[in-house]
Amino acid sequence: MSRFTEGLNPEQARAVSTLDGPLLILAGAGSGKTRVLTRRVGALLDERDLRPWNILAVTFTNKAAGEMRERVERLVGEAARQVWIGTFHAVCARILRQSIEPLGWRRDFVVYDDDDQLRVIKTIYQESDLRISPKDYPPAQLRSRIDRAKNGMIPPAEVVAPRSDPMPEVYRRYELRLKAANALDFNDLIGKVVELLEAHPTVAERWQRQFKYVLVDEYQDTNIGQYRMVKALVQEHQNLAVVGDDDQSIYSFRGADIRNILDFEKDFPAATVVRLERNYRSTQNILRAASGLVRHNLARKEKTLWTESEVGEPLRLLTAADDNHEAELVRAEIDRLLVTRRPADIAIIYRTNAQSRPFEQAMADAGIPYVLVGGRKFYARQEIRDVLAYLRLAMNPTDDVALLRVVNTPARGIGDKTVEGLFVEAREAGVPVLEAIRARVGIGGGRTDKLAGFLAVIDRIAELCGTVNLGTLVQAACNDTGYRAMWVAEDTDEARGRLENLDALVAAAAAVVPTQSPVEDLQAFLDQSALAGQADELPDEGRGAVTMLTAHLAKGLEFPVVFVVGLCEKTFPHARSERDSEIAEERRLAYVALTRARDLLFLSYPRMKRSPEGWSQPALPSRFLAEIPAEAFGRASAPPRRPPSAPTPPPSWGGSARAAQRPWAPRAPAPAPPRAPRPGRTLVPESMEVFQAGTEVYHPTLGSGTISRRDGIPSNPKLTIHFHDHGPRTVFALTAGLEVLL
DNA sequence: CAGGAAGCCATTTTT
DNA sequence: TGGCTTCCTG
Repeated sequence: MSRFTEGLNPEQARAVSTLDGPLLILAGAGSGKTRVLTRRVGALLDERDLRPWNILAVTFTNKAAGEMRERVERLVGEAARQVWIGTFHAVCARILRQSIEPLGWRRDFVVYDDDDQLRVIKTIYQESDLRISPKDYPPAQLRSRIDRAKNGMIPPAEVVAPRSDPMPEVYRRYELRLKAANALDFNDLIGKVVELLEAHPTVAERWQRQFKYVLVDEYQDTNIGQYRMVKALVQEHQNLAVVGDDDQSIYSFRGADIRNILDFEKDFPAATVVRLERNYRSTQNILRAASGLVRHNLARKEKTLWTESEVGEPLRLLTAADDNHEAELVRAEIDRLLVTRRPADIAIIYRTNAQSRPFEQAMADAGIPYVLVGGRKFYARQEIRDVLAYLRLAMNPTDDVALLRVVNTPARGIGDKTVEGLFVEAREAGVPVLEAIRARVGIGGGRTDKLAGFLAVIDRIAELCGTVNLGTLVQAACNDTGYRAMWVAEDTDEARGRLENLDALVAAAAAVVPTQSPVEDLQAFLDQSALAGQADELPDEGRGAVTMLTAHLAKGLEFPVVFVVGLCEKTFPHARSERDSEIAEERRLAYVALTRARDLLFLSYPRMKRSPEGWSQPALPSRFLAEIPAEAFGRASAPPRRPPSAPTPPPSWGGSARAAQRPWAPRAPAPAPPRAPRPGRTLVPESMEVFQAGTEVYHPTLGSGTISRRDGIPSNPKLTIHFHDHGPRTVFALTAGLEVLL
């Protein structure tokens, strides 16, 4: 056993070496749980008579899965590749690809993501006997209600809703549509596996026999379906190890049920419980702050994180006039830090994606390289999804959603009216829309030439599906469909960006190592694109940039220096979290954010919040600030108590005048950098073509320089610029406020 | 039928 | 902020 427990503390060693039976590992933040998990997999392979595929290790993000696989591989070599390591969704997709047939789906099912779901719902709205107005029932809202129901494994018939509420009916039809299209949404991936395991004994037995040992990471984030799946899988052998931290449960909006972890010992009375309470990540001050904060939650497993690391620097609190000023303060601190630290050591963490703007702006203005994690995912981009839709339709002629997407993209003269008619025909005949098109073309006459043209395109791609390799196939889906030509013809910078994305997609496809079956390659490629998440785009370390992300995306990561920004009421905790249970979750989220920090932790909040049109209103400091023990800030009294009375700055409040009167108030916001272009220079631009190497540029603070390199995703391009006085810097083009000499 | 222009609206977190 | 729908024109 020694090889796997070497260098571990006693609790960690116990978690690694308790191989059989149920095991609950309560792993506090920074307690080395990934290490424990990987060692455990290694130990299992070594100590038990197992094949690699007898082990199932489930994570929540592909990134985490990839990391675990890598580390296991380093530990045990080759065998690691055959261990089942993946996200719940990826693992379920894999299981269903082999076993879904008893449920009436074909094994070549497609995965619908939320955008596909929305399209299904919108077509249902239009059905003549319903005619639901999107105004009365926003499709997105209905989608999330359906999701919530499915998360809780509630079928349409059991949804409780007022008589006038169309949700149950839309939900019912939605399920039928997916079935007809041989499609599964994210929740189905889990739900169908549960159905198989619970209602189809022979299938269940097959998988129970395969997965002799099961590990689940982030167990506090499992929902009902995932819980039932795990339970069904291990019911015989009970070799289940779960790792989690109830204090880091932050996904209840996605159906995560914290009771899964709180009740583990009831579910598995024989469970061994190991607590990993020693923190290897943060300084005492950071830990004290985070623990003090989360202690305000009532229903939690009491635990005491401790560390042998030094006391460390006190937390720093930055009080800003408004969000721009806040970004300015953060920027100033970062500038100071960069003397001794690399940009990659620093993270800015906020509650919502929308908060990133001012910080992006500030970083860009100062020429500090940054990466923004999240935002629009690569695979969620329109052009990517369009091309994938061609492939989906070619492979699966029943995929009406894919058809809807591409039937008139590029424009083929098949308009809304025609398409609507086709959907009606298809529904009446009970066939897929592609079939309806085929029928109409067969009859001929009228204006069926356009439809015939579309059919020919699809048939051509379908023909290629089984024969050529993936790269060629994706290339064909771009070119032979006229899709690429559409963007070429547009001849705008945006279009050029999209073309680059298409190239990137083709390159990604070409990089796939082919198996014997081209169809399976395609399937895997499509699955992967549907299941790829935002967290998977996290920059690998060493990218040399400040990382900006939401607290949710930050989970599982650590940085030497962390700024948690926007700590004011209605933002963090978020305005939509009002009930106690919701506040508790926000608090856990704040806890997650704080515990990402290793050495230095900055907290900041603006005293004014702006609404979309720039209307400012006073903001109160987050209650969480007051809940952090004062000593963590290196002083006896707590930071901003809950406001004695709401701060009521006069309407003319501009920041600087007021600030001078109150010693604790923010310094005046730095004067805005000059935004007006100087004579002879043009402020950039959305225009891409000026970003060519060699272009002379001017930057407000760094002076002039020459573009030496350009990369990054086209919608958010990065420029490496050699500034004459400051050397090379990476700048983000769209927000840089660069002045380019033309 | 397609594409552009103008108005409208809401806006958490994500596999 | 932009992402969407709606309206209008060719």
